[in-house]
Amino acid sequence: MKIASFNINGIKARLPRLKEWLAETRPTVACLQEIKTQDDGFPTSEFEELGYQAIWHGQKSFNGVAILVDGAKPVEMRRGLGIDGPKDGEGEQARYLEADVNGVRVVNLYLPNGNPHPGPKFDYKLAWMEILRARLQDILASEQPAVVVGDFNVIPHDRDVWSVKAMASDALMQPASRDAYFRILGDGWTDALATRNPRGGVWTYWDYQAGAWQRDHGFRIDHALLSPECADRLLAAGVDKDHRAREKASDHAPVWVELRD
DNA sequence: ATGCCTAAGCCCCTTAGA
Repeated sequence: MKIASFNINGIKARLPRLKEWLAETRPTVACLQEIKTQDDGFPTSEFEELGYQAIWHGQKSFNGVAILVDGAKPVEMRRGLGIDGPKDGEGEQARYLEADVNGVRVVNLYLPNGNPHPGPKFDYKLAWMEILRARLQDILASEQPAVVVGDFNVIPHDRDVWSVKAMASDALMQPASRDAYFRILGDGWTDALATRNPRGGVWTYWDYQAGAWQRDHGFRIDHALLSPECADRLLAAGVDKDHRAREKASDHAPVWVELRD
């Protein structure tokens, strides 16, 4: 089975590109981030026409995650991590959705960006990562095959960014962000893209600004983590880079892993 | 030191993203 993750940056603005990507690459599971719509704005029928059934967790204007499965309904296992946003009284942001698909637990997340650093948004990011870690530990303890995908908003190593200097003060690569990421990996998760590309130089995001795509000024923040049971089944992992080059593209490219059945 | 672009809301300017 093929499990893909795509930060689409707005499901309404991206719908033609998104349908094109589903039709061309046919992932078994497609995890979407930043759908940027309320629950009732989700285009269910557009995906059903392509053979996909979905669950989603929306929110007005920002954030929002969805899980699409080819030919089956995802069995929802958890929605949200129970952590409030950084503003007083705003409640929980739509960043976390978890489902079972063909015996595999699939976690789809959109981790807080954390800029500017330092500040309350950065504190929120770190707090979110600690709660996430606890949840993922419970999943590991269950010893069921599991995959955690999404926009982690963490650049793990210097080899995962086009310019360390340009990004040095960014929340995405602060030591505290990286430490939190590696604490999660240390619990037993395998970073599939890193394993397959040990020398780095693989990007999943290119800014819209300053000609970043044309200059290949990108970095790797979208990840796929595998439980030990899934790491043994890894056949391939990659980035659908060509989809970043298209008209009205997202600023992220899709990432995917292929697991032996 | 800052803007560079894009999406969405309520809508021609602001907030947020990374």
